[in-house]
Amino acid sequence: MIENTPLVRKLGAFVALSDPELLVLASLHKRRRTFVAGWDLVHQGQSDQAAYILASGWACSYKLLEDGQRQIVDFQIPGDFLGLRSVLLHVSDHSIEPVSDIEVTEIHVADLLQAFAQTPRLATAVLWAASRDEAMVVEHLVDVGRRDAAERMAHFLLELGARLALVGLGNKDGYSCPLTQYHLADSLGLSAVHVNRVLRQLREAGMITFRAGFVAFDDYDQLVRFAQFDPSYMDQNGPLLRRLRCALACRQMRPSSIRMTTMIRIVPSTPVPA
Amino acid sequence: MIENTPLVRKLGAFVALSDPELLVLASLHKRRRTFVAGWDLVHQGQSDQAAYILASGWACSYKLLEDGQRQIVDFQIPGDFLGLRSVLLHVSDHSIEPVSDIEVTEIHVADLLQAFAQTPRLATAVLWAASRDEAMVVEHLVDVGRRDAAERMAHFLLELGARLALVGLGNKDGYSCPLTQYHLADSLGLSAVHVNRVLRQLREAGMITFRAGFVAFDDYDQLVRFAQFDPSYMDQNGPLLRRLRCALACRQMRPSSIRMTTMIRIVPSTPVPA
DNA sequence: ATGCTGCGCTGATCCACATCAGTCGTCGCT
DNA sequence: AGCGACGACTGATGTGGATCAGCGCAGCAT
Repeated sequence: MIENTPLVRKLGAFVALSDPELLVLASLHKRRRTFVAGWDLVHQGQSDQAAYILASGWACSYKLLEDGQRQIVDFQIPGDFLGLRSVLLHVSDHSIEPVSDIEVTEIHVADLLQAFAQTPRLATAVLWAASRDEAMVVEHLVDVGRRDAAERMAHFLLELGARLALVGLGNKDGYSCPLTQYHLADSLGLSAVHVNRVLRQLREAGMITFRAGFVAFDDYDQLVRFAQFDPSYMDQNGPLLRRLRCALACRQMRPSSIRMTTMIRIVPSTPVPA
Repeated sequence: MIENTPLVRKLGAFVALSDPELLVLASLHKRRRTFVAGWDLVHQGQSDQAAYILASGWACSYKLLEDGQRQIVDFQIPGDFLGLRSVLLHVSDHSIEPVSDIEVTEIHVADLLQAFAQTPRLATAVLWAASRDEAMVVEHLVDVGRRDAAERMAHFLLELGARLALVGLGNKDGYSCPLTQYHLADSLGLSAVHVNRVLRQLREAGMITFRAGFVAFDDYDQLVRFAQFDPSYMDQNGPLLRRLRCALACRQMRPSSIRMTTMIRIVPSTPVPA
C-alpha cells in the first residue's frame, strides 16, 4: 500500500494495482501547483501546455462560442486528469477553469507513455479511465439532447454524486458541491434563470435539495426513477441484463422519432451477416 | 507502402507510420465481416463483444432512453473504430447501427494492447485518434447545447465533410451521404419535421443542399461563417492564434449567462499560482 | 454605515421548436 | 394494377425554456 490518493482509488475500482505499478504511477507526479478559483489554467487555442492530475478541488472544462455563450463539457473532481487530451492533440480545443481553488500535480506525457510500455496494466487502467470519461461526456450529450430540464438536472446531479462516491467524497445522502447555478446552466444548456426554477421544482417534489454548497438527496430512489438514471457504466459488473432487456423493450415501442423500419427489425438479437 | 486503407490515411494525418508499424497495424485485422443497414451489430447492455474497424459504409452509435427516444452520439465512417470503448469497459453503454450496408474487420483488443507495447508510436497514433473522436463528441455536445437548429445543422454537416475529406471521401464541393432526415434528427436533438424545415432554410439561403444521398456545399465560406465552424481540431497545426484571440475576445463581451466575476478576470493570460 | 458585487430568486412576455395530422412520390412486392 | 412501407415535405397548434427586468441578501471594502 503506497498511497491512497483519489486517482489510486479511482483506478482501483477497475483493477487492483500492484505495488510496483503504484510506484510507477507515483513517479509520474512532478511539481505540485495550486490555482485559484475562476482563473483559467488553460485557454482554448493554447498549445503545448502541461497535463495535470487534480488532487483537491473542482475544475471544469468548457468551450466558448464566438457569440460569448459557453458550454461546460465536463467537471473534473479529485483523481481526474486535466488537459490530457489537449496535450495529445497538441492544442487545447477547450478552456479549463478551476471552480474552487485547486491543487494539482503536473505530469509529463512522455513519462506517461513510457510508463505504459513498462506496465501494460497501468496503460489499460488509464485507458479505462479515459473511456469512462468519454462515456460521461456521452451521457451528458444525451442529457442535453433528449431530456427535459428537470430530468437533465436530476440525472446530472446523480451522475456527479456517483463519481464523487467513487473517490470517497459523497454517498447516497448527498455531497458538498462548490458549483453555482451559473455553472449548472452553462453545463446543462439552460439559462441560469431556468436552472433556478428547476431546482425549486425538484426541491418541492422532495427529491433533491441544492443549497449552500451542498447537494442533498432527499429521496434517492425516487430521483433515480425520475431521471432514468443507470449507474451501470460506473461499475464494471453492473446490472447488464436489465439494460439489455430495456434496450429491447424500447425498440418495441418506439414513437415518431423512429420510423417503422427500425421497429420491425427487433426480433433477431444477433447481427445478421449478409 | 503496405496498404492505403482509410485507417492508414487517417493515422497518417497525425504521424507518418513506418513500414514495420504498418505491418503491425495490418496484422491486427482478423476476420472480415459484413452487416446490413439498419440491423444493430451491438446492443446497449451487451457485454464482451468484439471491436471492429470500419472498412466501408457508415454506422452510428446511439443511446436509447426508456421512453423510446434515442440520441445518436456519433457517426462512424471508413477508418473509424467500432465498439472499442465497449470492449474496454466490458459492456456496451450504447448500440451501434449500420446506416448503410457495411464491411468491417474484426480486431482483438489483446492484440491491440500488445501492439502498443511493441510500437509506442502506434499507441500514440491510436490514442490520438481516440482523442480526436472524443473531441468530436464534445463539439457535438456544444452543437446540441448551445447552437440553434440551423447553426447546429450547418456545423454538423461541415464537420462530417471535414472527417470524410480526411479519408478521401469528400471535398469542399460536398460528399455522398446515406443519412436520412431521421438520422439527422436523432443526432441533433431535433424532430424530423424540424430537420426538414431547417434543411429547406439552408438550401434557400444558398448555403448547402442535402438531397438524394448527397450533401452539396453551395457556398462553403458563407456556411463556415454561419456555423462558426473551426476545423483546427482536425489539423494539428491549425490557426491557433485566431482561436486564442477569439477566446479572449469572447471573455470580454460575455452576456448574461456568465456573471461579472468571470468577465473581469481576463487580463492575466497566464495561470495565477496562489 | 454605506456602498458594491456576486449569487440566488421571481413574474411577465416571447419565440424556437415539438407535436399532430396529414400529403405526395417512389420503390418493391404480390 | 394495387398495396404497403418509407422518406420527404407541409400547415396548424401548443409549449418549454429563453429573455427581460427586476428584488433580497450576504460578504467585503471603503
